Amino acid sequence: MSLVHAILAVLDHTPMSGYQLKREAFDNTIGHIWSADQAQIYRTLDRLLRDGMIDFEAEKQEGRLDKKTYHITQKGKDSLDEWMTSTDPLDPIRDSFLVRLYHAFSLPNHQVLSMIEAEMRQYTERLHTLEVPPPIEDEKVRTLKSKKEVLRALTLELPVRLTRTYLDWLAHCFDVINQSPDFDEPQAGARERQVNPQNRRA
Amino acid sequence: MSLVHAILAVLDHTPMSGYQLKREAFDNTIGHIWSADQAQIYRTLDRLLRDGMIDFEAEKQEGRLDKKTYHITQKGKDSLDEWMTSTDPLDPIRDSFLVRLYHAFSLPNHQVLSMIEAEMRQYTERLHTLEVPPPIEDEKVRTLKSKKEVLRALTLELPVRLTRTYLDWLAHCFDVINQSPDFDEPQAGARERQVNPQNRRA
DNA sequence: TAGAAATATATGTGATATCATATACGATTA
DNA sequence: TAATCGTATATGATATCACATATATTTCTA
Repeated sequence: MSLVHAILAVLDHTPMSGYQLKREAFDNTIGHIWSADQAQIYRTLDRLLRDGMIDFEAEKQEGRLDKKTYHITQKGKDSLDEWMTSTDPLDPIRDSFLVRLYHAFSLPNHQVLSMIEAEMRQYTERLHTLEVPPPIEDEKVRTLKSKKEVLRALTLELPVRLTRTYLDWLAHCFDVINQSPDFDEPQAGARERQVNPQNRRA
Repeated sequence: MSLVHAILAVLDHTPMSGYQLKREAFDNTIGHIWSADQAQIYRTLDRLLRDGMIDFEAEKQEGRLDKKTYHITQKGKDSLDEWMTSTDPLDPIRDSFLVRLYHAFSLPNHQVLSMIEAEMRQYTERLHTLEVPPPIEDEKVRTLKSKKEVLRALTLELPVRLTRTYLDWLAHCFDVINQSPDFDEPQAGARERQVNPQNRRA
């Protein structure tokens, strides 16, 4: 499970609380790589604590609730190091939009096009949140201060590249379907489908 | 859950058994889009059956075990149609290799390079299994027989494009890291790390 | 002819992920 | 001043996924 290691990696760099992990790490950089919700983060912190991978100091703030600042232990560092040099099998492909498009022959043409447009909007939005790190050019490498900065820039560049590829492909799909004038004629395998007068549901 | 709809989509096209779903659908085309293991398929079939989305005829083969050929019901078609015209939020990004690379400043340069090479091998292998569908060019659109064929070719093209983007990016990472001669010098934030004489484990 | 592979379905268990909701309290704002 | 927002942690319930294993029979192969 990579959430364990994602959290260890963040804490190895900067000790912080569960709330900070959510707000500062998983809503930004690390979240562009491995997304996790709040409940998952707190439960994983509990587990890491039980396993001795992390420890914490509760900061008593007068009036306010305690803030637990977690830090990685030596055991946690060892475990992280071991994971770093291992190799995982590739993460499986699961894309619900593709499942839809795969079956979209059952829809009239204009509906397929608007499906694609909706997906383009979502991916365009995602592209904005990925806040485009500047591409690393040959001469820039020497100007970057540390290995860490170079690796993080490289890492955060992939989600951007993948999102662009997705958007290019969506545009390609749109064009192909759009320039097919006969697509709204009945096709073998497509169900007869009238425009529902009343939208019945189960 | 898209597995439900992936199965309904396949059965809407061709009635088949759980075993066939695994071998003919999820080990090939649909599996390039939404991967699922055998246990998941059978349990989802049970659920779809309970919910009245599918039905089956058991083929009594003398001697042999019964083969249950599942087919979609009207209720299943309605549910599938409803899902087809809905919009899901984007699937979350979770990439364990990126988590590793994000933290790879703690590793010596040559290890980062071999991590990248290992990942390249895995993605190159995946690219082969995706068995490259021919790209759809403008003139080809008219020669393809049906809307279904066009949409399936488009659908199966995306995983290929994404894999190529991944491979390009891996090559880029390799180059950037490789041409940085000072990368093996100690960096702020990286742990001191000697070449272990004995590989101790927890 | 013994054993392995292919066909075919099924369950047990644990790990993970998701979604909703609860608690607590200070600070801001309408 | 009531409501909402931001900080902070936590759990209950459910959904989903992953991995191992069990059963039964035929066909292929060494």
